[in-house]
Amino acid sequence: MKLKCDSELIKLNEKLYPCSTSVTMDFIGGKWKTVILYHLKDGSKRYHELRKSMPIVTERTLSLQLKQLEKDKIIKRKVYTSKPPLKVEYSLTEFGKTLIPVLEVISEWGNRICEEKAEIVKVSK
Amino acid sequence: MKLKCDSELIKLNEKLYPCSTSVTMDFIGGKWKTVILYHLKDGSKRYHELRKSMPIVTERTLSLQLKQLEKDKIIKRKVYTSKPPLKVEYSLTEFGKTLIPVLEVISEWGNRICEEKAEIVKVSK
DNA sequence: CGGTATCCTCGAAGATACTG
DNA sequence: CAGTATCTTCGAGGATACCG
Repeated sequence: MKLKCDSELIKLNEKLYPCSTSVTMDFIGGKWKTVILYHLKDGSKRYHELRKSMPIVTERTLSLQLKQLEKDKIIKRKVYTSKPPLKVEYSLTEFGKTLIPVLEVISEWGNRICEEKAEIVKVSK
Repeated sequence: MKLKCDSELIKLNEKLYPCSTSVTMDFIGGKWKTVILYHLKDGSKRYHELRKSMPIVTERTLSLQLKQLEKDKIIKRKVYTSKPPLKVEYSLTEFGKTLIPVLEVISEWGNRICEEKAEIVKVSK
């Protein structure tokens, strides 16, 4: 899959992309997807665990992003109970696991920037 | 730089991030930045060359993204002429070059998806 | 417990025309 | 040639309340 000419585009699932990087970014881009995936990369997590790991996301947004990732077959959702209180676990699919090296590299680059200039703060919420 | 507790956030340049991946994504996220950077990774390019490599971006958006990348010190802009017609070249800074491995991995993952399911189309514009 | 529903804000990105 | 100006659209994400 190599674009040979400037007037060529990649077509995947009825969408057009100018470059293979944008295909990846369509799967993991946005404000929260890499964060969710990063938290799932070492094993499955329950909804509320994810919630606690991401103190500044809203429930609605987390829910929407999870659904999107599920639709893209990157994560899977498993329900363990039939009546409330529910137990739901999210984990990476085999396909989703192919993203781990990508997530690692993204995280490491961010870490290097942070080592020099960032500080850690607490959220009161 | 390691978050030890769920109520901790990273603070960098007056912005808050929940995770080191989101720091990186703030630098290279959005619809066009990785595409621009990918085209610059093998050397400098003139404005119009970039333009031609990205047939579906608008001038305005390309211009805004270039400015943002320049502000973040990821790319540099060099002007070679003082009067029109102008000659301007964009290239990665040393800092920007540290992103190359990240871009490669992102591009390779996208490529693997494309190999299986994507096709190449031509834009008429 | 694990979400949805509803409404809203705000900024990224597009369309088009124009300029030093 | 390399942009900027102006106006507009659109959808991601947020706030809040409620539900099975």
